[in-house]
Amino acid sequence: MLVTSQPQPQTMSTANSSRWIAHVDLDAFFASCEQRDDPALRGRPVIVGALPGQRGVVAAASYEARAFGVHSAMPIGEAARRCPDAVYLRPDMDKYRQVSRQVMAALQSITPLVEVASVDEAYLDVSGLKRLLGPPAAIGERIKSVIREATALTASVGIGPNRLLAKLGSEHRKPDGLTIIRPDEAQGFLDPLPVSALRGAGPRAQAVFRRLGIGTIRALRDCDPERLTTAFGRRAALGFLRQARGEASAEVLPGRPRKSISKETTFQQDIEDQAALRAQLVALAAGVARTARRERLAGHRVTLKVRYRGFETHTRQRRLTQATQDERVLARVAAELLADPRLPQRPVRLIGVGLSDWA
DNA sequence: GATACGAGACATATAGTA
DNA sequence: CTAATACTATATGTCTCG
Ligand SMILES: [Mg+2]
Ligand SMILES: [Mg+2]
Repeated sequence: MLVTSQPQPQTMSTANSSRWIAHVDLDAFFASCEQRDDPALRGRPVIVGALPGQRGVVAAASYEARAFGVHSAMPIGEAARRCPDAVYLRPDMDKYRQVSRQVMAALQSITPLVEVASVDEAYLDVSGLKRLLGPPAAIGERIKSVIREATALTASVGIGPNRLLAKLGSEHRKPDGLTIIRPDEAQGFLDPLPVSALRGAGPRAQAVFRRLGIGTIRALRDCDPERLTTAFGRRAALGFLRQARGEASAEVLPGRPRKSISKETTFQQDIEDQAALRAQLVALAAGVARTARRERLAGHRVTLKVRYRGFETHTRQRRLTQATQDERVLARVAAELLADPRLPQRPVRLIGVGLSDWA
């Protein structure tokens, strides 16, 4: 069964008429942070992620590394084959979070209507800035310049009548790009794009589109809704068709609270020993609890995740009457979940602990 | 007594970000 | 054929309860 998430209907022609939404995305974020802080890395391929010989993937590749075909989520072994002379670095998440806060603070100086979408991405409702800053292009340049002044990093910016078009705009020209999509240009911009550009069109959905012979957004628009519904289900099908017409939410929601905290680790070699696994759970539980306490969150739901040799993955969760942020409780509950006799008794590749359902 | 149905819990699938 | 992260979010199928 194919499951995809779809944005809720929020047509530009109805509730949110004539808005301007900006999407901001830092270029090769982790790799750019490292090149900024070490001049010796500038102009060289930089790959942030696992180190060659380890288990893991590329988190971020500099544009010099991308020239070798290296990209995010590529197994590190393949990256090492394609680009043996790159500089390989482990991620420094504390650094990236700090830079991220500087970026978001800079954006706040332009408008309070900033929605943080990831560590290096944000949506801004810039509808009201016309009088202050001028046309969308001037607003986009302003966004890029405050980020550059605050962090010495480049960003790509898309501005359009809703979130979808803003996001596709920021993807369109990068690095250091700026793309404005006016409402009357939207359909012409969308039509030649591959359906893989749409939100919710991941590997599984793309395979279905391929089977249906639908390659471009134009072809999707011309497709019989019945046929699409059969393939994707009603909700996903209508969602794709809406996007194909350029319809999407134009809402920007500042300060969205997080819904879960989790920590997981993949072992360099699979672990069979149950005591060793419980020791890992203790460390992961401590990490989750630390984040929970820092953010003053206590959760009712504990989730255990286990991935076995061969990549088979299982989760187990339990709801606690009393919400917790205590690593001892987390570790104990996770260990009890791991003891579920219905779980495979096989070498474990990955184990993780999560906390959600805030008090 | 059997059945329908909504709510909630749980397990899994899929996606998107670096 | 081998390799395949960490983290977060959402959709949906299945089960149980009342
Ligand atoms: Mg980015
Ligand atoms: Mg991004």
